[in-house]
Parts: sequence; structure tokens; C-alpha cells
Amino acid sequence: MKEKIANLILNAATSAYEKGDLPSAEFSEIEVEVPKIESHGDFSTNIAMIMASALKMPPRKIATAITKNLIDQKEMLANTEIAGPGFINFFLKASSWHPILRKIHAEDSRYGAADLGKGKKIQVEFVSANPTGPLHVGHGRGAAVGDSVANILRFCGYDVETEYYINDSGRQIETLGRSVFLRYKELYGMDVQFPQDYYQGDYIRDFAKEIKSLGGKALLEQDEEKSVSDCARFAARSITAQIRQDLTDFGVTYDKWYSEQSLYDAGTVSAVIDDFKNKKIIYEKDGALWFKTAEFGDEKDRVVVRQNGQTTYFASDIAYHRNKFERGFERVIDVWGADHHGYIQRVAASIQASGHQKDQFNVILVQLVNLLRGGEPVAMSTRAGEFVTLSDVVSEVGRDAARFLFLTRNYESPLDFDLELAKQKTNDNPVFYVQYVHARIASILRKGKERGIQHINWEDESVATLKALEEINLIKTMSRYPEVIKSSAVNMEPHRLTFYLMGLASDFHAYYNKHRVLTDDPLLSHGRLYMVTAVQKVIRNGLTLLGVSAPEKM
RNA sequence: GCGCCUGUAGCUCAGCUGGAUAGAGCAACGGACUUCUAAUCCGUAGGCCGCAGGUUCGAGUCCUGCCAGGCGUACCA
Repeated sequence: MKEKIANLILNAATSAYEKGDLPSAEFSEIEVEVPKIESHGDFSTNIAMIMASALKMPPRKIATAITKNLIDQKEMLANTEIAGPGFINFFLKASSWHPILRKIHAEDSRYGAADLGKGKKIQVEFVSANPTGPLHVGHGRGAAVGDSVANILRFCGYDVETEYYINDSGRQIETLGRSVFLRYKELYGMDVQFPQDYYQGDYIRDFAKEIKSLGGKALLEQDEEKSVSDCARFAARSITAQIRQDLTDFGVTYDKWYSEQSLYDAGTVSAVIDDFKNKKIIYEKDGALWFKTAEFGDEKDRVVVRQNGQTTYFASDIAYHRNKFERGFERVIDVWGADHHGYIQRVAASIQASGHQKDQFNVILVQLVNLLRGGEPVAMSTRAGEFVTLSDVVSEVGRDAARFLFLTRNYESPLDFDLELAKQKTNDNPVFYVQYVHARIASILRKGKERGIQHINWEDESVATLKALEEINLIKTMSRYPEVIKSSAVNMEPHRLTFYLMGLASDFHAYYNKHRVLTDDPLLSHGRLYMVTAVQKVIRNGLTLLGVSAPEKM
């Protein structure tokens, strides 16, 4: 619709120039937007103001020249006006909106899809929590954001692959192994000192017990370091499996699970280090190896191999990100917790050092989640009885409510997640508000069927009955859906879609309360059913991209 | 100290990349269920958009400087 208006303006300006009403027909891109205020029309353009300085003409005069030359071939317009400093406002006839409905029905679950990506290979990596403990709420937010960003980009024509990076190597895994082994020793009555910085949770004891029941005291009879690494592998593997299950329960599945250890096994890490040494961007100082990240905009250089010969986490991350590009991704998106923001520069540095562009690497920094219950903060400790894990939250409030709530905020803002609120079935909790629309329409359709209405399709006469204010509003809102999708994709901001759906839901509920869909007038009922099923499709379409279900009944 | 994020109605947040008179929900107050699901709707009230400058036809939005809060600033991940 916007493009049609823009074309109208373009043609009008050109013919104004040909007739000599305007000194030039050169202008930048025509911006057409939906005014905030209804009385300013359905669409508005500021083109006259933009052109004013170049043409050295007062904006209102330019606007007059353009409106005078408008040729409304399809008779879409009811009226135009020049307002304020030089806006041109367009008022459309109600019937101009009707074809949108046909489009929605025709495109169905593809309505709103755009080919922004043109098949470009893009990777979205998210959550990637260390396999040293269960996922918490913060990871849930990352999962909700990452998964729906991936969905939206895929919907917009990108070839998207989602990935979970398993940090199954390095010091934290070793500590995990030592923690389990110590608990294992305890089971055999050995006197052990359990350090503060080891993993304290009860699940560590459970692993020890499992290992004992599986293999008895075998671990005491072999080399201690071997036992530690056996414990580490056992624990990491089962925690990873649990994480995978928790995410599945949350509705998130990945295309690929990628192991950090595999980078070492394949020699990728040492290959990158050698390569960077050759390029003279890795040097030795104080017995450690440093990467010159400062040359790429980081505050200072960073260590990749410690004095003791061990590589840092950063070293494998360099290899990992290089590997991503080697796998053919043209763009790589990482979803990280805000507490990792200091890490962006150095990873970006490594990507540039590997010969890729800065803008091929995007980080979505998701701010922290504060868990509340009835307005009171829930202590994020492992004390018994307190809900801290993602799986606890999901089983208490439900998958849909949790996912939707995570997306009701720009990810750049910290989020208060209130467990009581999430369970409430009121307007305070917008998931149900949106889902209710879908269920209500499903109910109308069931009733319609009882009355013998089977086929709901486009009929000129019945669609023509749609001219109530609330009906036109609904259709207008639906016509904006493709733009919302597009801007969510470009900005990687799923919350735009969330808010749009709440708005559409609001329009629908208002309509529902004022008008009946099934009336005594068959023509009218049919037209309204046609429209309402379109609403249902848009709602379902949007909820699906957010990873939220669209129920037939509530 | 430096870096990133945030500051909009009493509370929780939007604000379409610079547009006209700043919008929702909750809470408050007043209304609407014999009718397709009241998990809904309608109305009233509520604002120095943190503060001060600047950029321009035009700023909640961009720039600079302050103020406040969160996070980060490892040879941890």
C-alpha cells in the first residue's frame, strides 16, 4: 500500500515538473508513513519539506504542485490535504483496504514473508551455556530471543542455521571433574577438603553416586588425573543432555551442537595461533602469547596462551569464529548475556584478523533478568525450594507465557520476570490476551460450522459490506504486518512483533465487543468471517515466529 | 577512572531509525455479560520524555557535557 502511494507521488512530481510547476524532478527517496494521529490521514509524506531547500521553494507550494498533479487511476483515494508545514496527507477509501484480505488468505502462513536474505547463509548462535550446571532464567531469555530472531530471519529469506556451542573443554570443565571426583571420594568415606570455588550444587553429588553405582570404586584404582577427566566427561555429557532437554521443553531445538573440544581435537586452535604468529599479530611477552587485539580497536592486547602453556577461552573462541566463516556463513550472529559485553571487541578483532568484515559479525547483547515473585526479588541461590532454573520456571508458568514474556521487552533493557504475573490470566499478562484472539475466532468458526457455513472465500458483495470503522482499522493494522516483520528482521528485534500482536489483539477485541460476526444477514456474516479468519492467520503466523502456540480453545 | 546498557504517566514498558497534539497495559475512579468465550470491552484521570546546552523548518529520537542506576573492566568462562 505504501509503495502504491509512493508511486502516486512520484508520478505526480514528475508530471508537475513536465508541466513546469516544479523546477526540478530530482528528489531523494520518497518517505511515506502512517501518521500517529488518525485525523492526519491513512498515509502521509514529508517530501515537500525534504525538497524545499533544494528547490528553493516553500514546502506548501511544492505540496500544492504535487497534489494538483496526482492521478488516482485506481480510485483509491477519498481525499488529500496539505497540512502543517507541508505534509501531504492521503485519505483512502474504505474499499481500498479490502484487497489486503485476499492477499492474507492467498499467502496464508507466508503472509508477511520478505526476501531480504536472498538465500544468504547466516548463523545464529545462542545460549551456549557451560555444561557445568542447569540453565537459569537468563538463559531462557537468550533462548527466546535467539530462537525467534532465527525464525524471523528465516521467514525473511535467509538460510539460517542455529547452533549451540558446548564449552566442553578448559578449566571450568576440569573444575567440574574435580568437584565430582571429590564427592565420589566422599562416598568412600575419604576425608576431603571441598574448595569454595568448586561446584557446590547437589547435582554434583548425584553424579558421584551415579558413577559409583555404574563402576564401583574403579576410579580410585587408576591414575587420579585420569579419574578427574573421566568424571568431567561424564558430568559434562549428562548436563549437556539435560540442557538439551530443557531447551526442547522450552520449544527450542538447534540445527547443530558444536563442541569446543572438537576444535582442539582437529588442531584448529593451534592452527589459528600459528597463522596469527606468522602474520605477526601474536607475540610473546612475560612467557605468555598475546594477540594484538588493540590494533583492531580493543582496549588492550589479550592473552591466548598462558604462561603455563594452557590456552585461554579466547583462543578457542578465535578458532571457533574463524571456523564459522569457513563453514560458509556470510554473517554470524551471537546472542550473549550483557555481562559478556567486554568480550565483543576482542572477538570482533579476531574476525577482522581472519580477513572478514566487522559487519559480518553481530552480537545481540541480552540484558539481565531479575526474577521476582509478587514484586519481591527471588534470591538466585541454590537454596532448596527457590525457583532458579529455566525448567522450574517453565513448569510453573508454562512455555508460552515464559517465551512471550521474554519478548515483551527490548533485549537492551533489563527484564523483571515476575512469576506471579506470568501465571495471571489477565490483561497484565499479554500472552493470553493475544492467544485469546485466536481461540475466540476458532470458537466463532465452530459456531459458523454449526450453522452450516463451510467455505469462507472472497466474494465481492460480502467483502463490500466491511465498512465499519473497527473493520477498516483491523484491516489497516493487518496491512502493516509485513513491515513489522521486515523491521524485526533488519533490527533483529523480535519485540517489535510482540508489540504488534498485542495491538492487533486489541483491535480485534474492540471489534468483537462492538460487532457480531455471525448475524442474520448472510452476506454480512460471510464478509466478516472472511475478515476474522484473516486476523486469525496473522495472529497464528506471528505467534509461530515467536515460538508461542495458537490455541483453538482456552 | 574507562567502556557498554538504561533513564518516557504512581508502576511495567512502546515510540515504526528526525515529523504534526508523546502512546499502551497495570493500579485509581465510573460503566457494559439472556446474544459468536467477560482471559473481553467502553469511558475518566494521569507527562519539564533524568538535567543543561547544541545541530535544523522540526528532537523523546542525532551530537556534547553533567546526574542517577545496572553490568563489565583477568594469563576466569
